Amino acid sequence: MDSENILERPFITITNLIWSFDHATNRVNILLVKRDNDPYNNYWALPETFMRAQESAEEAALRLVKEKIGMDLSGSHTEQLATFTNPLRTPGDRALSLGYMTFLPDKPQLKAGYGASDARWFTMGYTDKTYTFSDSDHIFQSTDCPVQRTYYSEFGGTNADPDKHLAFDHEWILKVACDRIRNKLDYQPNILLILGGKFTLKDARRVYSPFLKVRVEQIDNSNFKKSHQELFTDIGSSEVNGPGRPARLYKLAHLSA
Amino acid sequence: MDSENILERPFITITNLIWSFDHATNRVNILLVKRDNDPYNNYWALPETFMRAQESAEEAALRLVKEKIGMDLSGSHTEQLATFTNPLRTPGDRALSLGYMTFLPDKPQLKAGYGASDARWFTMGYTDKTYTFSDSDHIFQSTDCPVQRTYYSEFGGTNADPDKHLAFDHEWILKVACDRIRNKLDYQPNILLILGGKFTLKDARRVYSPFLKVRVEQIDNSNFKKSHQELFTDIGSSEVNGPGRPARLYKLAHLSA
DNA sequence: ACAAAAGTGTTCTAGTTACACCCATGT
DNA sequence: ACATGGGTGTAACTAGAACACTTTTGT
Repeated sequence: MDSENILERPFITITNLIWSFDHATNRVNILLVKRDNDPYNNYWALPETFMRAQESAEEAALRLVKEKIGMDLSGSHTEQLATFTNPLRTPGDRALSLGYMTFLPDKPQLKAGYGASDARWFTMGYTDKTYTFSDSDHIFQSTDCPVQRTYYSEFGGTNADPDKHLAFDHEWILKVACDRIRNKLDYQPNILLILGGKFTLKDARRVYSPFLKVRVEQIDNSNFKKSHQELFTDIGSSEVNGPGRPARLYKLAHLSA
Repeated sequence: MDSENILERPFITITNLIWSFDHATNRVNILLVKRDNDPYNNYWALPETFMRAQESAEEAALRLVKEKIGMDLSGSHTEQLATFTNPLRTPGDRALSLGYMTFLPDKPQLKAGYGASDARWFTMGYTDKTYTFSDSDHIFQSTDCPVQRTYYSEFGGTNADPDKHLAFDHEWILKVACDRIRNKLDYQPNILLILGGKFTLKDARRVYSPFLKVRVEQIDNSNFKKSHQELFTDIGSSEVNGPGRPARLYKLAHLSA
């Protein structure tokens, strides 16, 4: 097919958004790494890898998890987010990014992997227009720009301040990811996999909260149960660990691949 | 980033689903081409091209339209569908496919382009489990398999009958596309762009009909208007062309890129 | 006047929201 | 006993479905 016109093939990058839940703080977390190679050396970024010839993109995304946090997730849930192809997204060599998301059943300790001088969990929050991801030293945000073309035309590249902005177009990718998760909250809330195999309704509301940009108490438990019970299966009562009635435990009713 | 382990880079294919509407028959159409090179020589397929180094994937998708049907669509609406990476999807060399969709404002005559011995419009219909695409000689269908992994594990490859099946995993791609369009019907019905700049409510219902798998008359006009009027803008009355009251004309209220 | 095509309005129902109340546990 | 966290129930409201009716055109 007009193969004489094919120029060099672009690099294919797998970008994986790795989510977890901290049961101590009851907050949603995402994994960011500090790059130690160019481009965007010393910027914080979503974890990335290159795809190998004999693996599917999903496999590459899971291998990336293993490299970054030393966790074997052969059976874990990974789903495709979108593919990012804008020529402006990388300086120099063209690179396509295939975006994936992995929902970890717990929040493991981290060790920096290949190509990263640091790897940390960032806690999710929100503002009026953005989602925020912060640790003790930094706060990063999804872009507040709603339109793709506008975002890339105003894209700062490597001039941005590495203490305030992420590498590449990762602030756009974060926006796409959070919007996607939010849209699926009412019919396929795979994000709840970060709660592990079982969870209480309150846990679920704590996960929904930042995506809906409301406080947990603003999500009425009675109504939440009524409108989501078809998605959850009751698997008995939780063990007691404090004052108050023990909560019932649920699991996701049907995961579709 | 562990670059010593990168094997050969895969081929990147752009697969574009090109939709149009036939105002004579009031049916939705999709463009298929008959391949005249390997693999899948002589099979019908969705139009594909390779991406060039200096164009974005969207640009490649639009260039493909120009090559296939000689139509310049610089300003047309193209949106990303998904990326297909399963190693089983191509025999021999690995090829990723970036899926896009283009909604043509009319239904032009066709001429076969590079890499195709024929190019035709196929009329959309439906069965219980599938969407159908037929012309006078053939009827092809989206897969009836609901699960990606199952689909690829049962995937027949080049053993399938070229008069009954499409090339590659294009029956899976068709399913993903139709499901996507259906899901967006109630909040971002970009598929209506195939009606051109203006349309009547009945036109809109004729487009919705095959995706919802119901006959046009089963979509109540009153209720349809009530639940979709925020998506449409009234732009006056249509000219008269037969018995009956002239219909009002609408356009899409807000297209987001 | 009547048939055809399109638009409007009304009832009925089902799903949401707000909020009050009841239950189980630890101290 | 009572405070705390969690589950249940009900009334009000709102969005959707079914269907009858009115308007505008051509013959």
